[in-house]
Formats: sequence, structure tokens, C-alpha cells
Amino acid sequence: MKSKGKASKSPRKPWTDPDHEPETSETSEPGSSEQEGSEASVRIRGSWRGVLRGGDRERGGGGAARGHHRRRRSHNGGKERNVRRLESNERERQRMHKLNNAFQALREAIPHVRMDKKLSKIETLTLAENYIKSLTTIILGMSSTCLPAGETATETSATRLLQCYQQHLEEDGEESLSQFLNQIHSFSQGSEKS
DNA sequence: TAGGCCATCTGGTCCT
DNA sequence: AGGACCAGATGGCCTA
Repeated sequence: MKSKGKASKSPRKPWTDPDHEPETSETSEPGSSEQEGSEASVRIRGSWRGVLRGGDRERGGGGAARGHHRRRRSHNGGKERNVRRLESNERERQRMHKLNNAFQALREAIPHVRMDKKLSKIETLTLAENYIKSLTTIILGMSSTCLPAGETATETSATRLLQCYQQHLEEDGEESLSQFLNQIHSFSQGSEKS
């Protein structure tokens, strides 16, 4: 889904096989396709890439950032490569959609003041971090009376809390979250009685 | 109009 | 070998 209620975003102009000279008059104008579905096959036309990207970008991407020197893969058949690239694009879109869904779930999970305005990704992550820290502080505050002697609601305790959760996660899977929260709940109730 | 944010494309690298 | 992951590049939309 597009954010900010904007109209359908024009997709990037597609890459095409440089070996296959396209019929240049057939270059479809971008902007008609929606992000869902695989419209990719429709977009196999027009040699945009050379113009848009100056042909060869001597850049590293992820690999260069990690200190590796990138090399081009040997190109097999142009048509086959084209198909692979389009399939890869589709998978990447799906991956990014999943990522965005996760961001949306996170947005809905954390309270924020300006509900009318959609949180950006960086805002979402920052708020989530603060929210987790706040909840941790509250939990540790509730349970501080039950902590071992001499131990207070410090980062050490927060680490213990995290370790406990991770242990449950490994042992019981995702179900463990509710169990863990139940334990904390009863834990805090016990601390209230004492 | 500039800047922020975003979706998408792309190709190299990592992982299974 | 092929898919997942990653990060740079690019262009569109929106807001101040």
C-alpha cells in the first residue's frame, strides 16, 4: 500500500538486456502499474538503464562496503537473464512488502501521540526502542523486591530479563511470549503481596 | 522549491 | 545453483 495516500507511484524504469536491442519506440511510459502482482513481464521493453544510470556504476553496494571487490557475473543467455532479473525484482518487492508489513505491525504496537500522522520508519524504530526500554524499566521496577539480594533494577537485571525471554523463546517457540508475560504478571503480583 | 520519505530497480555477496 | 539479503541509485509524492 502506498503511504501518505499518494497516487500510484510510478515504478522505476526497468532494466533490459543490453544485448538485445529493444524497439525504442515501444518504451512504455511508467506509471500505470500497481505494485501488487507481477506486472514485470509487461515492463520488458525499452533500454532505459544506460541513460538513467550512466551505464556502468562503479560502486560497491553491500559487498564493497564489506571490503570485497565486486565482479560481474558471467552473462548467460540474454533472454534467460532478463527473466531471472524480473523474477528477482518480484521477489525483492515481496520481501520489501513483508518488511513494510512488519513495520506497520510495529507502528500499531507502540503508542504514540500523533495518531493522525503515520510514523516514518526511523521514527517507528526509535519509538519502539524507547518503548521497550520503558516497559523493561517498569517491569524491573515491579519485580525489584523479588530480585536477589543486592541486585537492583539495573542493566544487569534487564539483561537477565532478556536472557530469560530468549531462553523461553528457544525452548517453547513464539508461544513463549505470552507465557513469559504471564510469569512476569504473576511475578509482579507476588512482589506486590510481599 | 528544497528536503524528507518512500518504492523500486539493480547487481554483488552471503547462505542453504 | 538459486534465493535471500544488502545497499546504492533513482525518481515520485508530499510538506514546510
